[in-house]
Amino acid sequence: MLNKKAKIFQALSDTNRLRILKMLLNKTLCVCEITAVLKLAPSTVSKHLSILKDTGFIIEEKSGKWVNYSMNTLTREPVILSLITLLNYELTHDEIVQNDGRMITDIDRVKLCCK
Amino acid sequence: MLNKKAKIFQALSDTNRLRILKMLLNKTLCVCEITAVLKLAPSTVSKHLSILKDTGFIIEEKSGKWVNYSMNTLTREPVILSLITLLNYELTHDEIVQNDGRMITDIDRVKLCCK
DNA sequence: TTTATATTTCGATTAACAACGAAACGTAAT
DNA sequence: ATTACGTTTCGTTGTTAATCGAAATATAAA
Repeated sequence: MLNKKAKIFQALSDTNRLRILKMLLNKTLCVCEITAVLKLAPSTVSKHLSILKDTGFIIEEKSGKWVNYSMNTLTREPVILSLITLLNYELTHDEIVQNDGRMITDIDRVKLCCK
Repeated sequence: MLNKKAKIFQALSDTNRLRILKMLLNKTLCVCEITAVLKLAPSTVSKHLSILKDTGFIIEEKSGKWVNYSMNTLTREPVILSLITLLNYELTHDEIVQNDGRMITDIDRVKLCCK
């Protein structure tokens, strides 16, 4: 269906969602970790994640209080797989993305999220 | 730049623009031919084409009264090339797209556009 | 030089979207 | 049970985008 393809590309048409995807390509993350990097409201990040989940780019796994998000690398949808591969290559040389990567490796979830 | 990548995906986030791209993958077309297939106002089609041109997917070539649009297959931007290849494959089995293809092969530009 | 035609630009309208805060939900700790 | 915390849902607001028709532009024909 043509509309589904359009929605897939629409999911990639936002810079914050591109940053989220590139972070998830390196590591599984929870909402509050992503919130800390993007400096957005938790509700906004949650909405971005639901869009990426509904289009098939990421999956969620509940673990107690937390919800872990990770790339849907086992998808059987060729479009999604192709686009994940494309993004992984095309976003590596971006300055903002590289900075996000540094921040995310430095973050300790327990220190950051457990107030 | 991250924003430029987002804009590229945004250009693909509209079903009418996806239909235009698939048509141009088969043949060079003018505005009025595309208008006839999509059944939109000429001004709307013109706007869609300018978005696809600005993001680097297509090129225009003026020829008298007409403006011919065609795929920018000679681009040096890897993202654009990858996405053109991806679209060419992913959209082939869509019903609407196949119907567009049939319409466009039947169309005679002179009969259609020269009133 | 008019006239006709293909296309673009402009302005207005309507719909979709990103962002936020407040409130609700679910789970774990006290 | 109550409290605390991570997350989601909901309602609102401001911005962007798709569409159209009317007017402007450019080129060819009469």
